[in-house]
Amino acid sequence: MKNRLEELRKQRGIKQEELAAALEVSRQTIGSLENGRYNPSILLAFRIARYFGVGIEEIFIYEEETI
Amino acid sequence: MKNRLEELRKQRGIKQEELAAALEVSRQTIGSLENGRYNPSILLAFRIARYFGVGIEEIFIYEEETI
DNA sequence: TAAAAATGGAAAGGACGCTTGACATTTTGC
DNA sequence: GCAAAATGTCAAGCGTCCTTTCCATTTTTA
Repeated sequence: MKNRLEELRKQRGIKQEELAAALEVSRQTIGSLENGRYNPSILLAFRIARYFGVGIEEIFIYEEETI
Repeated sequence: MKNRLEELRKQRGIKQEELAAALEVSRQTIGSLENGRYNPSILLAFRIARYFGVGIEEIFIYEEETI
């Protein structure tokens, strides 16, 4: 699954560490999501979407991937 | 997190087992989600939303829960 | 009302999400 | 060009997601 996390974060002009603090997760979690090392839990996905004020589908792009 | 899985499934008039087969997960996974034993992964949430033809936010209701 | 179908749920195991801690690499600004 | 800041990434540990197997309970139907 792709995501637009880095793009949205840079639009806001904030650092990974600041986003991590706002979301109450670790900096490594943000970096791992931006670089596609793993997908977020649905709870974290909701918090990210709410933080940026958009829907989950606008950030996380699901494309028929292999389960 | 609450969800409307049981409601949507019964609207379609299908059994847990049939929904499970359509989504390629186990019947126990459907039951566990309907009864709130755990939340789906974001990949499964996407597949469920796509199956029912609605957005994730229309099925899974996030309400500022304790992380 | 008895049999069959559907659902509930527990337990153990494997994979994934997120943590902390540490260090390497890249980018920024003087 | 150097120091500081920002980002990349690994590893170990813990909890969650999902599986299979199994049995109990509820609902449906004949």
